[in-house]
Amino acid sequence: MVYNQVEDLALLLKSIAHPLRLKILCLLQDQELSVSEIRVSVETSGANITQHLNILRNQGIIAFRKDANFIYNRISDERVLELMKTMQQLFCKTTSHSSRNK
Amino acid sequence: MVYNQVEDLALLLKSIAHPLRLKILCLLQDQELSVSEIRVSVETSGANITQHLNILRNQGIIAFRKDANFIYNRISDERVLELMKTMQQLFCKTTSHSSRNK
DNA sequence: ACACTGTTTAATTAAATAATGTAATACTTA
DNA sequence: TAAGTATTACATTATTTAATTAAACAGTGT
Repeated sequence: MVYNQVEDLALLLKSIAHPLRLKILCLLQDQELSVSEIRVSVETSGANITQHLNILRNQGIIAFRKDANFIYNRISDERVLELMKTMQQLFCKTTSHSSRNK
Repeated sequence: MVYNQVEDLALLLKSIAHPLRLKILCLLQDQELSVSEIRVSVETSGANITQHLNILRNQGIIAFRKDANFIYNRISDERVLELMKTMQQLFCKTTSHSSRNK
């Protein structure tokens, strides 16, 4: 899949442009996490997490694997990983290196 | 202004995550354009253009200068310019270099 | 089978966003 | 000042998005 059209890129950005989903992507940048681990980190209900995860899944941004009754999520689109990195460099340059503030 | 919080970055992304506004930013990447020039390029009403330009202005993404009865707009946030460049590299790598398709 | 945890689905509601039309303002030139 | 162009403000409607709740489903261990 190639996002060569403006419309597609806008859709991708829209799916990222929500505080909760952005936090999820931050968390998943360097690790795989279960739904409940994510839920604890972003502090919301399970139903709400699923809703947002589905938005990211439907955009093809994250993928998951099942293990027992856990579902582990990861970022599956390398370009989004690159984009996250760039955005952190551009917009999160603080005094130290606080990239994990909830 | 520093976007070091996830919420602020989400707001910034949200203001970019619309086909029409993304087109506007593409057009303004390497040039300054009047409102009417933008309106012609993205093909919508003047009222609609103003609405979207205001969203970008309120986010501090674009600035403008008046000259006669024209208002010339430009991208005023260097980081957004960098972000646009990165996004084009990541998501707009097509056969040739079609970055101006409406 | 039962209880338990983790995850999803569906339905409802509230809130935010976008497009449109119309009127108003500002500036330019004659 | 009048006419014309450029831009903005306001109001309305339709659409989309987000949070919440309750219920359902799936896997695990006893």
